[in-house]
Amino acid sequence: MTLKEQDYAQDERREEIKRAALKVFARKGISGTKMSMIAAEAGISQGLSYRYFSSKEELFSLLVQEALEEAQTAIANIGNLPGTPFEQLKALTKNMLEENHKQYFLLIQQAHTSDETPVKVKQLLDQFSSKDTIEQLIPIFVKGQEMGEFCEGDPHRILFLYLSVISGLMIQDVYTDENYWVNEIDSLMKILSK
Amino acid sequence: MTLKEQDYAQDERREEIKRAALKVFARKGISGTKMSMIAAEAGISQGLSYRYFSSKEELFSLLVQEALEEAQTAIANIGNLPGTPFEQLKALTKNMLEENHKQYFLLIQQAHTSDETPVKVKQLLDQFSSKDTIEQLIPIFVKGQEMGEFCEGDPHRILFLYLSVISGLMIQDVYTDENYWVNEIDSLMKILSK
DNA sequence: GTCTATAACTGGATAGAC
DNA sequence: GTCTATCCAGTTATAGAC
Repeated sequence: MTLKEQDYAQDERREEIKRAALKVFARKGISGTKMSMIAAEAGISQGLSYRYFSSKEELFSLLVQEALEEAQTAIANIGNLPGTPFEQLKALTKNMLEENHKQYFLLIQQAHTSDETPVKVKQLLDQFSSKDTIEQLIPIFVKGQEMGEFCEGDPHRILFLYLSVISGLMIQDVYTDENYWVNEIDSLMKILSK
Repeated sequence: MTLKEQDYAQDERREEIKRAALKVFARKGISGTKMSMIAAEAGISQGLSYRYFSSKEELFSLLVQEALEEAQTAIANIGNLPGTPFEQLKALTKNMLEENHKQYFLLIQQAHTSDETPVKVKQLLDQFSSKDTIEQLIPIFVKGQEMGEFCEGDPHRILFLYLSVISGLMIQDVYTDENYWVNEIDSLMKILSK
């Protein structure tokens, strides 16, 4: 095996552990997740995880950071999507509820609500707070209001409610069928419409 | 102190511990809650809790049972409330979101989503499943549909979505202001309307 | 009745064998 | 590289002092 191939194999293992950890953390939160669960999910021994990550906390923090970046870009891109503001928000909703991103959003939720969350992560969360998320959506929502697609009222308040509803569903989504709520997007968006 | 008074004092202490435990369990779930936290919340030593409840599990189970009964009666009574079906569902929503019951609903949620939940409790949950809850609301919803107050569509599906939204909000409610969502009931009920 | 001390156990993290 | 054995800290539950 050449040096390059070795590095590749190491990286792959790291990603494997990260995938496993994301899956478990998203469902169980940081204290509900045991290193043995992550190891089992990744198909390795418990001790080996520590050759790739120095602690459970480090692993958790890294994943939250990636999740925040992922969520951030999804939201930043919304303005570039085709269609009316209504269609743009609908696309964002769908994106959030779909399997892949769901785990990231859940992880962020876990980080937000647990108090075992490391201080380092708390600081990250403050940086990318949901206030900023909403701030980015406001121009689109206001445009939709002017076009008569959305209901009247304080954009910040309405978007906060809407995003809370979505993440509330995601939390529970884990225990119902995959992507179940995606079929309910039209009903959910009635919160935003006239 | 007479015998009667002693019994009363004992009962009071039991209730004190139960109140404390409900508060902590609702926020942190069964494994996130340490007996020391409950004891601190109740203002007693950790060891003393075990003079009143034989285990953490027993305490948790008892509380879930009471929560289920509480939720059950709240729902069973809805038909007797004054007003149209719309007003009845609105009253139920408000009731669910208000502080007192919120803790009970949160506890049930914790019991539902955690897998450290004792088998005994899992069985209880199956008995009072949310399917039955919805079943009880269907007649009212159908009546509202006939009166033109609610949107068309499968009552079971719509009510399931609605209740999921409400409990999703409750889970997060703990971390925002008390009773914040109560002010948003009208927006939420747009999910049910035409 | 209530507290403090402690036994038994669980889980995070390290060390050493292969 | 990976696993098994082990250390140490924190938790449940009990026992014994006041």
